Order: sequence, then structure tokens, then C-alpha cells
Amino acid sequence: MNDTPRDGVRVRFAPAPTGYLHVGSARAALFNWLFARHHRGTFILRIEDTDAARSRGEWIVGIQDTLRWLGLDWDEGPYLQGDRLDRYAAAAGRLLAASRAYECYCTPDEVKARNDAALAAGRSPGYDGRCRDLTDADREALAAAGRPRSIRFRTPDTGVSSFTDLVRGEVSVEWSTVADFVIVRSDDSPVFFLANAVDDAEMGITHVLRGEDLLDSTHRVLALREALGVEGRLQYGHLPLLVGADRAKLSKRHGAVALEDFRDRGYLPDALVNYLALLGWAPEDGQEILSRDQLIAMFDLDRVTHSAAFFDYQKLDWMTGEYLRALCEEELAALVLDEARARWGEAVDEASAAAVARIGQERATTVVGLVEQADFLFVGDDGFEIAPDSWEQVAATDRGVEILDSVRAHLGACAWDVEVINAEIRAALADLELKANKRTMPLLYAAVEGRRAGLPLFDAVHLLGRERTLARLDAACSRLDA
RNA sequence: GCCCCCAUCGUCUAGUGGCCCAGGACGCCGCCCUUUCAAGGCGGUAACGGGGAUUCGAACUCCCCUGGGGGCACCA
Repeated sequence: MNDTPRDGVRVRFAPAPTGYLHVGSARAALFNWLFARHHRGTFILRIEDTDAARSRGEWIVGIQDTLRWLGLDWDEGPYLQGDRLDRYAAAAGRLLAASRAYECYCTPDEVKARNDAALAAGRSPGYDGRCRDLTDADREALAAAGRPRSIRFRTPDTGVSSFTDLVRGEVSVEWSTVADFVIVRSDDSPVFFLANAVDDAEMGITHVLRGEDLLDSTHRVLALREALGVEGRLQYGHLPLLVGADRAKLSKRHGAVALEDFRDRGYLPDALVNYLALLGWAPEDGQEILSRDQLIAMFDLDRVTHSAAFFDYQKLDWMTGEYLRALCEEELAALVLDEARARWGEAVDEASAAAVARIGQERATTVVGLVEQADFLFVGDDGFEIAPDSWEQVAATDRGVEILDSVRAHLGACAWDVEVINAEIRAALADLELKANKRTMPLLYAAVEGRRAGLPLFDAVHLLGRERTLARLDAACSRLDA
């Protein structure tokens, strides 16, 4: 597959292991992956675990599992920043020696208090530079007094920082509005900016694609690279944010945002990848259903959009349905079996699952939704019940008792074949001069499937078996009669 | 408070000065099909935030306003 020479693209996905993989991060990972694959470059996974207080080993594992589930394979890594602390310390030392950084003895609480005060007074927050020009004597005194020491990067006082964003074009800011920032904590651990700049340089990263929420921090990282004397060029591209219904950055309160949630709800990785790719990017020809290979072939940063995108669960559902319906019977049967066993235990047999897949495929939207429609089949007879709202709507059916009785009689001794069942039920209704339509059928659906709408009734009855079907018809009948 | 980014149907978007009284997709509405509900087919509703400027001509260029979002941590 790869006899074409690489053009040297090296990108990375660098999540902090402080929680599950957020769908917004996954989208960023996907764009990096697509970019790398499109250019036959290298996709690197790097774990930014410099925040010891929030990082957890289990998340490192979880993020990798989820990336694999999504099908985003990486070529290098995972590199853990926790394994590379000496490099960051060395870099900090160089910055200190060159006076590009300085030791700061303000505590986080003090800085925060001063920021709050500034804000309250109508001034801008941001480090006020108190420790910027300390003398050696000052530092000795502060250290002797037992004050903790962090290291801050000295940002330029004047001038403009500017870079060409891969998706937005020229982006610039006045240095005077950018405050000095901490690069090494008082416990000597490196902060994101430092580790990030050092690693991108040492790992030979060529392009960085990340969320727009990191746009402002780019100037600071670029300044760090410059101060560190990094040679190679690094190009940044900032992707539009994913937002919820209120247009705010997508978060937990908007619904499912953890990738595991999508997996648990029966979404397909291919469908999710396809949908995510269309959030902030569109192919030239407007086609929407795209395979991974097509995405890779067509992906182009020039076609990344600039404004925030609303994560539309409805469209995701539609797209998932498209993929489900395109699956072959065996593939869908396997998914149904897994989901049914997750819901109803190992007792669920393969044949039933396969049957559900076969009769439900053309109506499927999600695997979970499909299996829910088949609950009537998997639930034990003592556990079967008719959904209250369905019963309510169906209980008023004209001549309900007669219908149930008639159907019961026709199904009592006929051959057990879908087509025969079909004919018998129609005959049962014909006896009453009724037809199989939306006025009569919902009652039967409710009686047999526990809901007024669901999998095709004749197949459902066939799968359920005569005995169980008759019992349910009886139960519904006596309930209606009461 | 300051800084940055963004601005086409409800939503995702196409559109880079005339092909646009703006195209596609999801959703929604209607019809058809039909054993329910879906799925499917057909049709419909619906948008260039406002104001200037440039131009023979602006959704597309520039400016202002407005609106939305993001950032300003010893989080990333």
C-alpha cells in the first residue's frame, strides 16, 4: 500500500489522561489521522500527563482502547510525558540561563487573589510581573523564607506575535496583552506549554491540528520554541469547536460526549467517523456517506470550515442507520447477538439474534434500538408486559376483544409458517369484516410485542412460537375484558 | 475588563464577483407504498445578521456595528 515516498508529515494526537475521550477530542484525533494518512505521513500518540493530580493510568488505557475502537491506529507511541521529565527540566534550565524565564515566588493563591482583584477593579487579569526583576538577593531571601519557587516564561513586552494558521490564515496578537506564564510548577513538574513545545520539537512534529480553544495559547508555545532555539517549522491549524444546542463548547450537559457512550449505545465506529469527519469539513462533491478510504483520499485542510459546528445527534442516527442497513446479514446478526446478550444474558441464542437481524435490518437506526424492538422475544414470559402508554392508546380499539379472540382461534391450530400466519391473521380480521390496518393492528402489536409498533407482526409471532403467542393474546384479552 | 476567532435554511454545509430571486444532506410537513412503526420513493417548507464602501455587477472584497464563541490557571 505504501510504495509512494512519504512527504515527511508528522502529526500527533496529544490528549491529557484526565478522563474519558471526549467526542471533540476524538474529532481532533480523526482530523490528524486523516491528514497523516492522506499524506502518507506519521500519526503519533502522545499522552500529556504532566498534571499528576488529575492524570490516571486507567485513562491512558481507556483512551487507547477507544481510539482503537474508532479505528484510528497510530504509528508511534504512546509516548508518556511522565517518562521525559529530564528533557523538560533541561529546557527550563536553558531558558533560565538565557533569562528567557525567571524564578517566581508568588504562590498560586496569591496570583489568583491578585487576578480577582484586577478583574474586580475592571483591569485585565494575568500575571502582574511581580517577580520579573528580582535580584539575586531578593531570591535568596524569598527562598530562605521557605517560599515555593516556580519558573515563569518571560513574554515580550512589545511587538506583535503572528503566525499563519492552516485553516484561519494570519492570526496575530499584541505581546503586551500576553502575560508571563508558568512553565515549571513549584514541585518541579513541567506545565503543558513547556512539555508540549519540547516534545513537538524533539518528535519532529510538522503540523498541529487542534481545537480552536487552543488558538490563543499558540503564540505562547511558538515563543517558547523560539526561545528554545528550535529550528524546524511547525504549522498550526485550529479546528472549529464542537458545540451543543446552546452553541457553547460541547460538554457533558449536552448529552453523550464520551466516546464510550457512543460505543455502548450501539453506534458503529465507521458511521461515527464518517459523521465526525463532516463536522467542520466537507468534500468537494458534497457526498456524505464516505468510507474511510474515501475520507483519506479526499481530506484537505483547505476545506476545513471556520465556524463552530453543532453536534446533531439526529443526523448521527440517520447516518448510523445507513451503515447498519448496508451491513451484510451476518455482520448485523453478530452485533445484535452481542447487544442482546448484554441486555438479556448469555441465554440469548444465535438463531434468534440472526432472525431479529434479518427481519429488522431495513428498519434499523441503531443496534440498541433494534434489540429493544426485539425485547418481547428475549424477555421471559413472566417478565413480559405491555408498555403503559401503548396499552392506553390501544385499549380503545373497537371490538378489541373480538379481534383478539378471532386471531387466537385462527392461530390455534394452523401450520406455523410466516405466510400461513399472515393469511390466518387476515382471515381472523376478515371474519369480523375488518382489515389489517392502522386501526386494528396496533392492538395486536401491543398484545404480542408489548408496544403498539415494532418488528413486523407476522415474523414476530412466528419467532415467538404458538404457545407464547396464544398466552399473550389471552392475557391481553382478559385485560381488555376486565 | 482585555485579547482572539467566527457569522449562508432549525442543523451540518456548497458557494472564493456574474452560472445563485443561493445547491445538497439531516430534521420537519405532505403524498405514495404498507400488517404497526420504521425504511424507501416523490414533493414541499426554510437562509446569505444590519449598515456603509468598492464595482457595470456582490453570499462572495474592504470598513463599522451587532451577535455568537473561545481565551486571559503552578488544567490541557
